[in-house]
Amino acid sequence: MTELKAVKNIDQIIHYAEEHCRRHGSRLTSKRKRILSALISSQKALSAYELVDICKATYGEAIPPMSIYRILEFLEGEKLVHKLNLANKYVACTHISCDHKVPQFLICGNCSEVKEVSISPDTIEDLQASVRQAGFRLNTPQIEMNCLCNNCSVPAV
Amino acid sequence: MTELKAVKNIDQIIHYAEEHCRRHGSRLTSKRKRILSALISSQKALSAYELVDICKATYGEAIPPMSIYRILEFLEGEKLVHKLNLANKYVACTHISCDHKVPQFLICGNCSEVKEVSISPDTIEDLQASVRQAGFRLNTPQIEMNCLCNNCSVPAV
DNA sequence: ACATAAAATGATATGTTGTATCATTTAAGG
DNA sequence: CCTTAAATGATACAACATATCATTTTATGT
Repeated sequence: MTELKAVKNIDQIIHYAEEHCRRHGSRLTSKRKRILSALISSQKALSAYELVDICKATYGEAIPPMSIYRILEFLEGEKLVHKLNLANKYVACTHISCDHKVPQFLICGNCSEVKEVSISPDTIEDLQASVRQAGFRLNTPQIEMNCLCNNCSVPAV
Repeated sequence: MTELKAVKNIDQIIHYAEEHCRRHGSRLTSKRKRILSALISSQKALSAYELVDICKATYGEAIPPMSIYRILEFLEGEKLVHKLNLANKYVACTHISCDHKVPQFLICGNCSEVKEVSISPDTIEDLQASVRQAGFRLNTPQIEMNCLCNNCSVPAV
């Protein structure tokens, strides 16, 4: 079940993202595109500083952390990436072109592999009801669970 | 519904915690007790550095951050406090004397107020099933949701 | 009671993550 | 082009976290 993301899809996703931004009157600049590509290509969630390193290694370009954070903030605003608050890392939205309601992420606490899963609407509704009942309301309507992935849960002995 | 924690319960809870540690062959030292008390008394989740400040302010005692982290780690191990990974803060376990399965926390992203709620076992089971199905397993079996509390969701205009 | 070992805590340094602020560059529109 | 706004760079620093070694405290056997 090790599903490699089909790399040929990246251009397609990027193209969608450009369209998406154009419609919103925002600009998907070359640096923003690079960060987004890096996230799409990555099998795991990446921190801002990891993206700094990747940019340097892959493009030989030194983008300062501040810029990375700003770019991530932009991409998040455009709903092209998700910030995982559990890990303080970022992932490209896996279904970048569809509307989401309450995305659910399983995050490997060891290697940062991420799976975006779908929980039944009923379950989601239960959770939201609990929140409302407590007088709270969801801020980032997103559920993150601290897990261990297949590989990491059976440590090499 | 602003429920102040009955302060008279603190001694009782501390007493339980001491018993608990004795049974485990571990020691609830005076500093550990202080940190635990501070967390029990607090209405909101506290960061390690906030606890440093509280110790200084309340007891005039300068406990270095390193020690606070160690103490928190100890208390977490004894299941007397929970670490909220969403906020990188800590709360005393609200039902310190009962067994928990999968605790669920609503965390106000603005003021760190925390509510520990109970979601129906069915819902929890659904979530866990999703995790298993994805080939992951829960690491910290705990659900945290990024919320806004009653106060903070209606910002003072 | 004392010596010894183990556990807890202190002290210091440093790594990591995130943000504030002001300067500079780049793109958009008249 | 020229002007203005948006994007990015550069620098400094705040907040969070851990590594490491020294010191103190506690438990235990004799």
